[in-house]
Amino acid sequence: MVVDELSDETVDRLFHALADTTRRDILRRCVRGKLSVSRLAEAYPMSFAAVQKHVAVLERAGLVSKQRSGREQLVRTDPDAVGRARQALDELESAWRGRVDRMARLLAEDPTAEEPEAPGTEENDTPEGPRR
Amino acid sequence: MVVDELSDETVDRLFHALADTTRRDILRRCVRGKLSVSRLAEAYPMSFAAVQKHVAVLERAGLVSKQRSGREQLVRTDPDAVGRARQALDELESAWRGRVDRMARLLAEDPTAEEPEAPGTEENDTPEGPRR
DNA sequence: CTAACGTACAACCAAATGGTTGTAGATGAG
DNA sequence: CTCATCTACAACCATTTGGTTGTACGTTAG
Repeated sequence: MVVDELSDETVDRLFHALADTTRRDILRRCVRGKLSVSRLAEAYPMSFAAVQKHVAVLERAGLVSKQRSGREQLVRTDPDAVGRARQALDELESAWRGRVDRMARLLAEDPTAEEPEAPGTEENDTPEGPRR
Repeated sequence: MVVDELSDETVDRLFHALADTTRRDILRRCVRGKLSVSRLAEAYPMSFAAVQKHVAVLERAGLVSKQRSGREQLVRTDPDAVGRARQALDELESAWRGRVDRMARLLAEDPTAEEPEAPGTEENDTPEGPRR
């Protein structure tokens, strides 16, 4: 696996999905379990549709996947997903912290990872415009 | 340092603050630099007030602190802040992944960290109601 | 002192968010 | 077949968010 660079939109969706207590709770519940959406919904003081939307947000962020089983839709947390969130933090942090220690972790868990060129290119006032 | 448990609101604010490209960019810019808000604002295709609001969001999340210097307000990223985000992920992940490997990392970077009691308390269907 | 600068904050607006209810389509149980 | 269940999705609503402009205030430069 080559640890692709995460796009801004991807990171936006990732962190936004994690920025809600209910959604984080859903993640915890669905690591093992593969709960159906309606089963999940029983656990929260809100409507089925609301939980359905939360699951959709998690799904768009790639934190969760759904698997049809009969008339039920089983929700399952992607165990690697939190790893991608961690990668997003690593990429943020790599802008200042040594890089090397983080690089070490990356290389440790994936020997085929390519090294992201040397730092030193520290232009700090490029007025490029982020979206929105 | 004792690695206090992060409250739900804290984690909400943390991830929400990170879920925006502009804000993440501000974080990268202000690690070294301590840019003033107006200096920062020059870098983005939006008004000064808008950037001011982004900084406020980062500040409420504890990712950034402001330090008055004459008539300028210097913004500085808290280097430990990303560590707290990482801790939030750890606490999420600890619900399933072994705990031990993550614990190892925590202990490695801070020998005084206390261990957060044994697992095994895996109640997975408590219908407690998250806020909002 | 005066003017320019940097900041703070209020008021306003459009769009997104998080929630609701209602309707309709599949699927499994009896 | 019929009915209950699970899901999907649209429509709607209140609040928040991310942006704007305008005004006011403290501080530094000249």
